Amino acid sequence: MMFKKLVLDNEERAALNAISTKVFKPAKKVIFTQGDIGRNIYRICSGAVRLEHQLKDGRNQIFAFFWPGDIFGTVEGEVYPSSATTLVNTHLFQIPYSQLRYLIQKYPRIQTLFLQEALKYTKSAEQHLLLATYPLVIKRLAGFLLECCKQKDFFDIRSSILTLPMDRKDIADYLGFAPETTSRTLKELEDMDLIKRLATQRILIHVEKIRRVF
Amino acid sequence: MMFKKLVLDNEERAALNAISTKVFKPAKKVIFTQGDIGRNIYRICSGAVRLEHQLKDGRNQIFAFFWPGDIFGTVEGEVYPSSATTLVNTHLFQIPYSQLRYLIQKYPRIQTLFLQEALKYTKSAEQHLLLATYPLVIKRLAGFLLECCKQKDFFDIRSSILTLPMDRKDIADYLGFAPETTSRTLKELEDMDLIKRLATQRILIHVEKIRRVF
DNA sequence: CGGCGAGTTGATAGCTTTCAAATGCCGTGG
DNA sequence: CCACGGCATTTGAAAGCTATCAACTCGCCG
Repeated sequence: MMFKKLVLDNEERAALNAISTKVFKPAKKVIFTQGDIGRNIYRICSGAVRLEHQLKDGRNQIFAFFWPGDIFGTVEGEVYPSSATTLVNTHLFQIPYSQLRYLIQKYPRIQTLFLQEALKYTKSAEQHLLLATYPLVIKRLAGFLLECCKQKDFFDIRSSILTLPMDRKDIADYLGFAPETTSRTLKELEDMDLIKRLATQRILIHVEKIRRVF
Repeated sequence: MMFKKLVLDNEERAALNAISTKVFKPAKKVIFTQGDIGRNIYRICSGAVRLEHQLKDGRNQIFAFFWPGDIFGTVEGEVYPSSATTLVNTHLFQIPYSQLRYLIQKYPRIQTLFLQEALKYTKSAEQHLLLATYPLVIKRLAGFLLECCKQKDFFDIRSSILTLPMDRKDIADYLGFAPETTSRTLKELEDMDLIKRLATQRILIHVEKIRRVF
């Protein structure tokens, strides 16, 4: 990246903390809705969130899943272009734009921090596109599971067990297929002995085996 | 957007121009290759460029088409993560990262300019994802043509004629289907009287009709 | 005018969606 | 604590789309 990795100093960090509010949202609760005036930006403390866009034809495309540490809630022309919903119980830092804009005037490097976060999101959007356009759904799903395994809060490396925070429809809406296809393809991966469904949300992942196949 | 629209002042603009080189690339020429060390960032003066990513399995996914005014050539960890190729004869401004980094220290707002450009790219990546995941290819292609019609250099509003700078395979690689499907679906749109193929690259577009159908 | 590559068209195979039904899971209320 | 109800998930079968492979046409350039 052309921009040096930015680390805030103590003063900047304290100023940012001063305008942040820690909020708790239970699972499956809307944080903001597409079209709402964008008043806050959020950072995930713990939990997980989905960012989704409703289309006129009824389709619901999930743009991203956000994990601990991720920042979300950017606006376009004053409003949120998509909706954000918690997948599980989630703790968030909530930062009002009104105060953030003010803070940025005093500490310009804070703006760079948020812009860097946007670049990180861009990279993940490209990765998402690659996944969602694989001709075979089994490859999309396999790649998706591998992505999820990067999340330490949800993948236990010792046991290789992934605890999915999203349901089958969420996965389908992210990867661009029907909810039934999620089930069928998970079964196919299980038949290939690449995963084992322990419970609906708990899946044993043979990471290296999957990597070898795809 | 949380960040105010940035406009460079004359001094900043002059400094940027001072390190820019105007270069010409004929059609179908590689500007940089995926994996190359990223030495320059580019801004399109005239023409059009595709950004594509080669996958291990042989698939070639086009991430974006760039048009006059667009900036491209961001790097990840020193190297270009994808390749850029001209579609037609193209004039570019070439800016060396080495000098740009130096310039940014003197004019920090220039960094913000490039970061804003990155945000613009993010938005287009989301739009791309929406297009490429429509269940029906006809809707993908119709949406794609409408997007192309926003480019004043390639769409003549008076005659409603779009001059496509890319070939059928490029469209297929962008929207995630086979090259043959591009042809078949263009024919389908023509049968529906939504477009008329005047020549391979020249297409009469009934913009409003298409909008009504989709 | 000839030749090559891009584009188009046709037929079939393969994959995913859709619609329907069955099963399983979980929270609620008794 | 257990039974019930509702919803998510799974599974099945048929229909619909798109990819693939192959042949053919067209346009451009030498």
